[in-house]
Amino acid sequence: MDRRQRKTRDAIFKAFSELLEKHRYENITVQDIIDKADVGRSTFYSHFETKDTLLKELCSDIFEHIFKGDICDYPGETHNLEEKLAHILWHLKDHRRDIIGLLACESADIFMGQIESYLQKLFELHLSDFNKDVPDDLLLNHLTNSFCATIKWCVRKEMNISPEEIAKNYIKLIT
Amino acid sequence: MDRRQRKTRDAIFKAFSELLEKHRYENITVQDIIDKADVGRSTFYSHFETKDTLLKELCSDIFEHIFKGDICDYPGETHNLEEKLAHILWHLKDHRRDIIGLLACESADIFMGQIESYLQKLFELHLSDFNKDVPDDLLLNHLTNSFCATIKWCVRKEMNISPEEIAKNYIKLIT
DNA sequence: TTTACTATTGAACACTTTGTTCGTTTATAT
DNA sequence: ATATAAACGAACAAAGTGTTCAATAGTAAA
Repeated sequence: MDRRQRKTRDAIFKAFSELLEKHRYENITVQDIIDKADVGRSTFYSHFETKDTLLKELCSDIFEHIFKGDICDYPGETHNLEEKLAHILWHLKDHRRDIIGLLACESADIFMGQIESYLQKLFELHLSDFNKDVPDDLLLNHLTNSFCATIKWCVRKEMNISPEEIAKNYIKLIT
Repeated sequence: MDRRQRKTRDAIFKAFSELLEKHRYENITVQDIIDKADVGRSTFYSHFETKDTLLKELCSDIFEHIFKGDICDYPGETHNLEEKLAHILWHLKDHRRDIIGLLACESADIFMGQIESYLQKLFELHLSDFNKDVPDDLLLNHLTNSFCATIKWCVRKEMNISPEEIAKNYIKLIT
């Protein structure tokens, strides 16, 4: 990839990420982003179709990194659910800045929608760990959503609780 | 209230509600609403400051009706949590049409935000029913959010499960 | 260094939506 | 019948979106 392209792309991501620290997604305009990234208007649109595309790509970057390989693909691993969840929470902590901006607003839908679909795959592997007499999809929905809610809660708490402890608390809640 | 005002207000609510059946909130324009309601542009804005105001008032109408009096205000009642929740679900069923449109999109934030604040009050009264060794606010967050998630789930299921059964399942999930 | 290629630029543009203004018309209550 | 208040709608300014295009400048490879 051309160095110019890389630079532009990075500048846009960086600007977007910084804006998300202070402003709600829907209040950030494309103009804000290109001003901060210091790139031309047409350049922005040659990289991203719309502002939403940019948001989705940012989310994808985060989640593909977190959920790659070792969490979902090898169910026969030695890690139990709690360990896996703690691992996810550690990674999320790295992206704390972005996430705060992403959760504070309507973009939360896009963010949460993506992470939910990853989490569902994970929890499907562990459904049999739970012995609740309710429909499977309701249980799956409950586990996924509760973990998302726990993530939101600990973001609000400014993440000064260790991921291990959060994962432990979460397991207590759902069992 | 002047009959004309009432008529206009009702027409706008009705149009909005109908549009929500088919379209996501953010894709509905004020123009769509006034076209369908068949009222003048300035008339709309003399009734509602913005589209968001309209949404909030619609939500308030729904929730104030559901949560009035008997659910939250008299903790010393004979109804237990499960019965109260079933009662809420019955009322929500009446508003199924609106809710489908409200949950399918970003307006869910406003809708869910409002219902959460009502539910929190309710669950606070029942916190001691649960014996989980986690921070109180995490537990409260969990109970509230899980119930919201259950509502969403049963809206997706087109609500062809009885509120009593849903409430029962919910209680199973959280205990 | 030269050359061919490709990304960036920014001004200009058409378009959509929002929210306001104001003079006119019409319905309401009494 | 009349005073009052609501509805009307055209016109407006402002903000934002996404596109186009000719000019400019950076890059990779010979």
